[in-house]
Amino acid sequence: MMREKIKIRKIDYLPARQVTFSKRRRVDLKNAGELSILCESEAVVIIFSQTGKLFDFSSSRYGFYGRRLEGSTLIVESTGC
Amino acid sequence: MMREKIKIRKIDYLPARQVTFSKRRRVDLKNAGELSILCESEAVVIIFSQTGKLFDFSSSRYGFYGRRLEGSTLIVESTGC
DNA sequence: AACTATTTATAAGA
DNA sequence: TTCTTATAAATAGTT
Repeated sequence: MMREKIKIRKIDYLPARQVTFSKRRRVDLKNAGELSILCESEAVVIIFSQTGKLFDFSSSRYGFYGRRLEGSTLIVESTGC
Repeated sequence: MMREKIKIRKIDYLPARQVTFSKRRRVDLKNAGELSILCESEAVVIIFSQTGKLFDFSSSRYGFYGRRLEGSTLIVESTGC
């Protein structure tokens, strides 16, 4: 049960790395959503797993309104700036 | 001192909203960096404040290698997918 | 997936 | 903006 704080370096053991990826990813996407609501700001989070799977969150109140892939280029459409 | 847990809704009082934005934004960008290192994954976080100021983080080990604005379109270049 | 001790984040105040 | 502090949330390791 959290016997020690970890160092921020690659988790070598694959199963542990996958579990951490799943847990932290979920929280990170949630927090981006909370930030955008609490502060009426715009946030996009884009995460690729090692296997290339895409996970993302995008607020869309007025700032970001779309994202798409064009080949290996990710296009994030925005009015926020 | 955190007298109550808040509801996830817009913080009406501007100074409090700005403080929360500053605090959470910082943590969110940090966590994205930690995720990318711990799990050897790629992460991009893009946040616009209400005033249009851009804050972002991008891992760049091999997945994402650049981002730029073309007018109001944010281009995120990636090999991660 | 659940548990839990510990760390980290956080809201409010200063 | 930074610090403080009590409380809430996240989390690493285990089961």
